[in-house]
Amino acid sequence: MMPRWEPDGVGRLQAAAFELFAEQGFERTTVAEISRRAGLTQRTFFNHFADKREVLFGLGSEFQREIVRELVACAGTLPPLDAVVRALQAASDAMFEERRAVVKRRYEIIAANPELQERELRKQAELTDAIAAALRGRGLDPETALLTASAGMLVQQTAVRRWTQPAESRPLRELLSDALHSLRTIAAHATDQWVASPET
Amino acid sequence: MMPRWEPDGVGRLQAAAFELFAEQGFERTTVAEISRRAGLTQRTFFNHFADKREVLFGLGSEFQREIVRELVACAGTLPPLDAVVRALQAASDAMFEERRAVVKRRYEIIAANPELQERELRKQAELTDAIAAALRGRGLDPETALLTASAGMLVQQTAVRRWTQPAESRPLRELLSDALHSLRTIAAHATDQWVASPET
DNA sequence: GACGTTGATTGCACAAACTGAAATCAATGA
DNA sequence: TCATTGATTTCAGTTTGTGCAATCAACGTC
Repeated sequence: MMPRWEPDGVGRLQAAAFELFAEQGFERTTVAEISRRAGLTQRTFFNHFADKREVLFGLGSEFQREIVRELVACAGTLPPLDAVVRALQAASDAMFEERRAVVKRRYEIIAANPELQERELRKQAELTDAIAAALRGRGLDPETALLTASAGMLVQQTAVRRWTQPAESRPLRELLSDALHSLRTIAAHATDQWVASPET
Repeated sequence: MMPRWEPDGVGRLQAAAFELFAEQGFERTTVAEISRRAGLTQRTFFNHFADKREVLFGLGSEFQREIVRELVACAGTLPPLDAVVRALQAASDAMFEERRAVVKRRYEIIAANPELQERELRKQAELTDAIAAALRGRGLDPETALLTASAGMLVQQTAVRRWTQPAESRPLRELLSDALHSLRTIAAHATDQWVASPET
């Protein structure tokens, strides 16, 4: 019946941390403070999160599962990079599109602190690896898989950057298409001869 | 004449840290230990480096200056991405090519520790921004500049990854050309129609 | 040659991030 | 009834990182 503790300790810690980081910044917030607001102890915080940064990155693994799911579900006839961007579009529709405000505030928190930016970059790298693994599962060689996954994530970052800007109001799905188009244009802009190694 | 202290404290700290990280790993090495081996104190370590990770990233800023220098020096007629890869080739020739062994050991140390990987990613992001700034200086709009710089860094990472593998013996310059070619192939592999947004 | 300034280094005291180990105690189920 | 489970707590400890004042050889100036 009556549980021994208030439910959802993890959620309370995440919410408390989000509020405090937004109010007074990441550095000026201590783990003790977060835990106190959530009605828990510092030690409990570290039972749930490996470190102070990690509390902001709960959605990451969900997004990763979603993308990989979409990617393996997607028809194998599509060129790899298109398949990746398709999966990103589907996952973004499912998880980002309706939460623009929250996602944006979260990015502002991260943008305001170098440590958090580092962690964000690491999460993106892990996601890149997961996508590359899925592509290898489709038969791509490891090199191409990783390069394709990286290019896909580059498209994702470009699109999300615009999506979180005040002036922008178009759906993330469209911005992903645009970013892919931009990357293609930049990559195709010249022939290889300019950078060929001299007399190999 | 006789200096008050042994010369090059920074260099001694870097060397001591490099050795200890290689011997026993990053986590199992304390700052006190590094400082002791360098004949200095912990406090002095933190006078020179903002944190424990930073001691491994001294060359980063040099490489950044070198690339930007090459980039602004390079003829403005070249397509942006080609100019970036050209600059990377020049900088790599000047700073990496003859130190393969050291660079490789350094990457092994970084690969063995998540915290160091995060810092490495941050340095790459900073380098990306510096390249983008140089491209804006050439008249590119900010969006394209950042995307081009990111694509260039993707080429760089792909090339360096191969360069540090045991089987590989070709010069980094060539691997950069190859990686650029791979990226172009992947990007060009299909038309945009597949990912166009449905009935906007 | 006296003398003030500079600057790399140090000692000390301290906040905050993390960790390992043992203890608590409602809930659960056999 | 009773052993087990598991989220939470307490506590003691290590390590990272910082602020501040002090040291003292070297250096330039008068």
